[in-house]
Amino acid sequence: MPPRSETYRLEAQIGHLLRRAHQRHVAIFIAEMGEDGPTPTQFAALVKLGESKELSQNHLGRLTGMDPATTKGVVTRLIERGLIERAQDPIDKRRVRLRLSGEGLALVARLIDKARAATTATLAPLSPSEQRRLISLLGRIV
Amino acid sequence: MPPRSETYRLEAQIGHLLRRAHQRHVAIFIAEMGEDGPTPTQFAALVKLGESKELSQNHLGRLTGMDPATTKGVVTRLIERGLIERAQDPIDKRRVRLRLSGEGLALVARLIDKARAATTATLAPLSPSEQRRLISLLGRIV
DNA sequence: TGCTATTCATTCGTATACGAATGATTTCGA
DNA sequence: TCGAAATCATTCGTATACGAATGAATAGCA
Repeated sequence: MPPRSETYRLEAQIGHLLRRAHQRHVAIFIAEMGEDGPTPTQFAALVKLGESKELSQNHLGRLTGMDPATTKGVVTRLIERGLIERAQDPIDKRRVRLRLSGEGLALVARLIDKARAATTATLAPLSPSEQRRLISLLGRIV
Repeated sequence: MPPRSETYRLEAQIGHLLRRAHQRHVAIFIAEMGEDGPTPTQFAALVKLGESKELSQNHLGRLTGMDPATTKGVVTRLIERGLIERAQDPIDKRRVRLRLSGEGLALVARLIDKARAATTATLAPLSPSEQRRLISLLGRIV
């Protein structure tokens, strides 16, 4: 017999839930960061550059979960805003070296608490132990 | 004192985890559906139309978590593929009535098990009880 | 009834996100 | 060392995703 094709509840599918939860979080994050603040992806890139001082473009993409094509767009916009700087790698001429500008560094420092607030707000419906459990479970399916 | 600005671990932020988990699921879903199969969002629209026989465009968007602008694009592509049909609502002339075509109905029936397989594969790293817990927790933050 | 508020659908602009193809460069193995 | 394989970055095309603005139509209320 065919695997019960009557009981496909979209609302109970992990993909749908991930999509909706992510949508909600992005909305919260954008609201928290305010007018012309960085998007979640842009902020992730800024944070990773802040941790490493200097990264190649593709390496930055790998650290933040962006493919090279996406990374290109995100980096271009951050450069346009003067938050990061690019330079040729003198050793490996294929590479583009990226680093935070002074302005970018200051921005990350200034926004880190707002990013945390976005996390808090997203998880607000759950108790602290449930929050830890959710983060742990999600960490295992990525 | 400022709320510890040293310990922002991107990998432990709910937003980052949701984004990565969603990325992984979409990749699994696309692979499962095969060449020119529907995307997760397209499939969600098809499923909801299959449940309701007929829906207005915005109503479909609300059921599947798409805003009107996104819905427009998704619906346009499904119409181009002959999977759904549109008609004017004779009573409310603002509305567009959407329904599954015969082909769309057959496609949903044929792909429902693949959608389930995508769910299973996405959740594979977790035990059954963990899977239920994750789904329950996600359901509470959407 | 008549007018305001709401709803519906569309369009425009911006921002991820990814596959595929490409050219330049570097790495690596025979 | 030299040629194949891999890596880096870019570009193109497609698909969500959403804010904002718009025009048409309906709903709701005084």
